Amino acid sequence: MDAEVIQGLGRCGTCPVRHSGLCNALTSDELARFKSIANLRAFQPGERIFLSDERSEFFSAVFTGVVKVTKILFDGRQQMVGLLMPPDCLGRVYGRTNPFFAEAATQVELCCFPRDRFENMLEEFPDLKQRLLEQTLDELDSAREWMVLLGRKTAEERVASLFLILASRTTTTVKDQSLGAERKTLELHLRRDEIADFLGMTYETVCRQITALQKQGLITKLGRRRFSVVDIDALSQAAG
Amino acid sequence: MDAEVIQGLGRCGTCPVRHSGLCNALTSDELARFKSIANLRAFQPGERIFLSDERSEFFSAVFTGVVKVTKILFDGRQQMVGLLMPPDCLGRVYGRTNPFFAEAATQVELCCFPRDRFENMLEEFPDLKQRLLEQTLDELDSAREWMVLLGRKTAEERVASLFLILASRTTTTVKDQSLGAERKTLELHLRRDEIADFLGMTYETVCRQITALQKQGLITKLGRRRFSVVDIDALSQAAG
DNA sequence: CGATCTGTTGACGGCAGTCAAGTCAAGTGG
DNA sequence: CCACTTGACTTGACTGCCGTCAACAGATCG
Repeated sequence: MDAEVIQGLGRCGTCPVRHSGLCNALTSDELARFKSIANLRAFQPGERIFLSDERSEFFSAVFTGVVKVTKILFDGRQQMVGLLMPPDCLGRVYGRTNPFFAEAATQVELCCFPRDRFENMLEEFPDLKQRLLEQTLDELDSAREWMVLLGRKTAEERVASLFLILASRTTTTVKDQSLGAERKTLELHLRRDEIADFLGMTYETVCRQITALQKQGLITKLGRRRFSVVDIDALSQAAG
Repeated sequence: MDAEVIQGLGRCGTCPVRHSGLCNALTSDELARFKSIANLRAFQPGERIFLSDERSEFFSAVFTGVVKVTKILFDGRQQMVGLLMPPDCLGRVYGRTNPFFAEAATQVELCCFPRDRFENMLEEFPDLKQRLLEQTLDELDSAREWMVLLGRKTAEERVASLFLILASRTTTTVKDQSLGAERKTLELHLRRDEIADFLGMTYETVCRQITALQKQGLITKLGRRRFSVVDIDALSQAAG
């Protein structure tokens, strides 16, 4: 057996894509073949992954880190349309290009597949295509939820919604020494202006609303981008 | 041959779903089988198609008319997340339910397939599943474009964008008698408050911005919901 | 012809955007 | 080790866009 493949399978062992993402649709034999066409690429924070309207040669899955997908209007206004974390997928199959721009928000590792070979695999493994369809449907649902936020929610509700979403995706529960109670801590990963792009507002307003949520005692600040959720029910209420 | 099927195939002959939608992926033999599990259902304007979080027994394609998909917040605020016209599809495969509400905006005819039998067909005809995947990807892209509109565009840009989208989807070009030039006429289908739900604003603001676009000479009003686009480049500019 | 639904326009106020100053933390170089 | 710079974040003052409330105008229909 080839050393590279062994190493590849080794990394798959701890990969979130393997266990809850696309690769979960594959048997270990299939995975071995799948892995043979993949390679891992690393990106620094702020580094471009693909440009708007660029025909990307790769389809990829997020292995580690956070990826922003945004659209920039002619005058510089910017709106984030996707925030990808492991085990989400990035890239468009079947040859269309999109007017969106992908960028590493943190240090990122992507598991990349050449586009045409990935598409062949899709034909060969129906379960894989099935899985991709299901993930796309889920993404469409979240995009629609996000449309509700952008179209109808107030600034405070938007920020509360963000904390709620991140709390459900990325928290680690830790003992609170003073109370002996467990609290969910979460990491924003993004700067204030990136959050603003995500929520469709300005970074000053993001600041003010984070402060407001603290004053109401729903969250507490542990670091610039680190918070703990004090009252998740009240937060959910505040999110609408 | 069964009379119902004959009639069914007859109607497929003029169906947009057949020619540019899902059914385009099928051969005529396959279509005959597909058609045998379908039935046409009619809805009046304002009639509910499915409720939020309801597990719908049908997957369907829009044959005629316009369908709104909306989410309603606890306090009555409402946001449209999809506006479906022939040959778009409606409904969620693979058993998830969604917190969205579908309603006929005009008189609507839906070509309905029992959900489980439709899912079986998807397995049987890979081209059909392929087609569904591609349509879903396109829908995700439009949802993202919509997020940009909701998050970052001004009231005037939103209304201009709406006219632009409808101009590209549903116009009929007619001779302008006075100028001898051709103009695109379009039909809004929706009431002002429905447009407002679509654009994430109030219906009063929609009115004002429509008036503003008329005063700028970009569009002219032919009827309550009927307009013609005078200057499509300027409109495109105004849309951002 | 009145009732009702839909669309238009005006006056006013508030939420969030803009502009600006200031704080804080983490480098960097002397 | 300290002055200085830089980038990220916070807070304040003011403004303006758009939402709210309200009156009115047209259209449609029994």
